[in-house]
Amino acid sequence: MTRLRAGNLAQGCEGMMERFRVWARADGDFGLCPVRSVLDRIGDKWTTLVIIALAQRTHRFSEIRRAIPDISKRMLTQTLRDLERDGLVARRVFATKPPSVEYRLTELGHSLLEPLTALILWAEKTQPRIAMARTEFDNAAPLAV
Amino acid sequence: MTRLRAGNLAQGCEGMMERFRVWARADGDFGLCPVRSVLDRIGDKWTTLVIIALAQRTHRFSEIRRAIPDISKRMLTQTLRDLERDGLVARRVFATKPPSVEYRLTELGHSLLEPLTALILWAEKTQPRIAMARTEFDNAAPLAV
DNA sequence: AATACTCGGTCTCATTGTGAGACTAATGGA
DNA sequence: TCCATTAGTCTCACAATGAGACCGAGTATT
Repeated sequence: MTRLRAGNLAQGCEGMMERFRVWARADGDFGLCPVRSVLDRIGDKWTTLVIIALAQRTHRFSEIRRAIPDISKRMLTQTLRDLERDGLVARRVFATKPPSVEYRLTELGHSLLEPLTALILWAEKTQPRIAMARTEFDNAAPLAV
Repeated sequence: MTRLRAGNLAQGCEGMMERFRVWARADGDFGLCPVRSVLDRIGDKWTTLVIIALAQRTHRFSEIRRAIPDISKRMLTQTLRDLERDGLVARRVFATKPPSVEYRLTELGHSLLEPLTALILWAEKTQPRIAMARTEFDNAAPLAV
C-alpha cells in the first residue's frame, strides 16, 4: 500500500526516467497516454482544492463553497460531477426542504490523498524559492531573443 | 462527525490531516493559502506534460511541440515562460540563424519530479478503476435531486 | 538565381471556458 | 409579511485558449 513512500522515490527516482520514457512513446508523442486523462482531471483548477476540503470531512455543497470562497456555484457543481463520475467522490441526497446534499471522498478518492499530499508538501517547501524566482524574473531585463 | 477513517490512510499520511487543517484556516477558508499559487501552476493543463518532456532531457522549443502534438505554439510559449518565471525551467538562447533555444529543468524543477512521479504512478495504477467508474456513471440513470 | 524551408516566437481572430448573478420552491425565523 | 436558506440551473458577458498567418535571415533545393 505504501510502496510509493520514501524508499522507492527518495533515492533520486531511478526507474522514474524509464517510466517517463515509456509514457513518452518511441516517437516522443505521449499525447494519447491514458495517464493524461487522469492528470487532466487532477490538473483542474478546482479539483485539488475540493479534494482537500473533502479530505477533512464530509461537506455539504454550500460548505465547500464557503471553504473555497472564490469558486462559483457553476464550477463547483461541474467539479463535483466530474469527481463523482470518476468515482473519487460520492454524492448523497437527502430529500429535505430545502434540499441537502452531502459529498464525501470514496476509498478511491482517499487513495489520492497520499500522492497529493506529497505534491502539496513540495509546494509548501518550495513556495519561498518560487516566490523569489518570480520576483527576480519580473525585475530582470526583458527576454533576450 | 468525521466519517474519515484515518486509520486507512495512516502509513505515511499521519499529520497529513493536521496539515490540511492548517491549510484550511480556522474559518474553513483556504482560498488565500500560499500553496495555492503553486498548485495553480502545477495544475495547469500543459505544465505537467512539459515537465515530463523535460525530465527526459533538454529539449528545443520545437522538440517539445513534437512531443506534445496538441499544444499550440501560443500555449507552449506561455507555459515555458511561466515555468521559467517560477525557476523550474531554464532557457538558453543560441544566437544562430534560424534561432535555437534550449529548455531544461533546473534543480528546483527536478525536485518536483519525485512528488509528480508519485502522482503519475497513482494515475497509472487507478486509471482502470477510473475508466470503469466513468462508464458506470455514464450508463447510470440521470442524477437524482 | 530564385525559391522554399527552418527556427522561435508574436499577432489576430474565432471558438471555448468561466464567473456573476437571476431564478427556483418549500420551509423556518424575525 | 418578508426574507434567508438549500442545491442547483440558466443566461449573459468576459476571459482564456486554439488555429493559423506572419516574421527575418540563413541554409537547402531547384
